[in-house]
Amino acid sequence: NGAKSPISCLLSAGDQSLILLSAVNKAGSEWSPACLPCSPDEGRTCSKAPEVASVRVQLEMQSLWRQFDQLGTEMIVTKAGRRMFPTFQVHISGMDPAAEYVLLLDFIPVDDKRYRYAFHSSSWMVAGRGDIAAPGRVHFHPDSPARGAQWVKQTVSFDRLKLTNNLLDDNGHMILNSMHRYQPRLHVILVDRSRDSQRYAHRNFCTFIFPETRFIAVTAYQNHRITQLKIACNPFAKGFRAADSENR
Amino acid sequence: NGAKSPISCLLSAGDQSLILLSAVNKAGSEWSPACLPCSPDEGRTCSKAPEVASVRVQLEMQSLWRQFDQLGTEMIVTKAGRRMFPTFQVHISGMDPAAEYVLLLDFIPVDDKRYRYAFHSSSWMVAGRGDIAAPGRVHFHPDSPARGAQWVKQTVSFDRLKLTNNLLDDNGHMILNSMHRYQPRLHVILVDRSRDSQRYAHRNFCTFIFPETRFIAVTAYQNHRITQLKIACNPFAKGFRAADSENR
DNA sequence: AAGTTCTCACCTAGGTGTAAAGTT
DNA sequence: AACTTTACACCTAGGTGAGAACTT
Repeated sequence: NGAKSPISCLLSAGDQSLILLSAVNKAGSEWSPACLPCSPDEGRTCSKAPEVASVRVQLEMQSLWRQFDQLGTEMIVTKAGRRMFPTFQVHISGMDPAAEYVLLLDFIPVDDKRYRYAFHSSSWMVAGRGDIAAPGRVHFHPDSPARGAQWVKQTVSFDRLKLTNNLLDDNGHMILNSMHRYQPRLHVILVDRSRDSQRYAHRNFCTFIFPETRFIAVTAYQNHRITQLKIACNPFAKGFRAADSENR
Repeated sequence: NGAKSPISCLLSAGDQSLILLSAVNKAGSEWSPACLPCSPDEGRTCSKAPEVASVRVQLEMQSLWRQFDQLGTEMIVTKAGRRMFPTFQVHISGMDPAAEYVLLLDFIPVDDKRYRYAFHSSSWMVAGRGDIAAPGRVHFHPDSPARGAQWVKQTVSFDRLKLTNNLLDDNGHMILNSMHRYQPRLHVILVDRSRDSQRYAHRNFCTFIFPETRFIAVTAYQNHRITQLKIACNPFAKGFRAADSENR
């Protein structure tokens, strides 16, 4: 993996076939970086199956995500599980209408650090080494598996996904460490029953990362401006909005 | 199909491989009739694949269904779609844990008659020939397809299914004619990607019928006792319950 | 007269941040 | 002092039958 292409190709720990593209294309791009072929590695070409190589993914509510990201997004984790807000939602195109795909979301630690919020400076500080990561879980989109025609037809929403800090959770929620930073990842996987799945697995999926969806997991909001933005935008928090425009 | 076994084996119109067992076993049986092999027909044996032949299905809330059935169950149909109450829920056993199954619910007319409710005698009367049936739809259980291990683990509920009288419905609801009688049917289908699906289709599924789930579709309740039983048992109708035991 | 559609008050079910209490 | 848990008021979202209005 000593590839020196303009777009660096990082391999995530524990899963050598997941390709994590760096943020070269991120600023101003409405579309996520395409799932580019990995550079030749040990004599085998690492190109993607055509049903996967042509897939494009667009993040919904991107401007909202960026508003949060500029403040430093926080996501509540609870024992029972808490939804994300904003919700991870995407619009997909370029799928083979007849092919079957599975959509997965997972969360990788951005670094191995633990954070704390410094109220005097209203900013996040490194507070030491990160805790050991919980066993990695993935969240299947509940519509999986489905045909490409289905996925591209409408917005794909991961609104049922919940975050928890309970290491013993058995509700299938995503287990995260509080006060740690995470990066959501979307995996688009081609269901290919005809080929030798062991041999071709690396060709049949593609990973998309939207840097503006990074967040710090918390058990209570730290940055008051994050709290206010959540209240302003999340319909379920309407009860906490100041009754300004009640005249209309 | 001149089979003269104690359990008569009826074939439903338009789908010669769906086996509809008559009500010989119905009274007192907690379990639905098993999906028995059809009698030999035109020289080919009509036996079921083992993953399907061993499946057993038990109706949940059977005593509630029977309370309604004794009064003559009515189900509301609306333009927007209305849920069923009681809900069609089953407990399944005997599936191959590793095999994949699809679960379907559909509704067949019990007869070709139209009914009307005679208030003076508090009973349903035949009111002429039935209207032409809407194009047949099926309702896939939203968890389909899933492994046998998943299906048998907990109650399988069709609570999201909705009934409509709108012939132009495009929400995927089940279209029924008001004032007509229907019989729900559960189809358990083995997902078999290895065999010649055309040739073996009849071996790969099995149909279960619970006679106590029959009902008449209505746009407004006719029998007042049905209304009262719905109010007494459906949590969403709690607002209409007489506040008798408000002391507790 | 018979059947259908529509609006509504009243529920269930569950997603919010708050503030107090608990934990380390 | 820093962080987590819990109970709670206040929402969204949508499933009920009643009863009036509408249709044929």
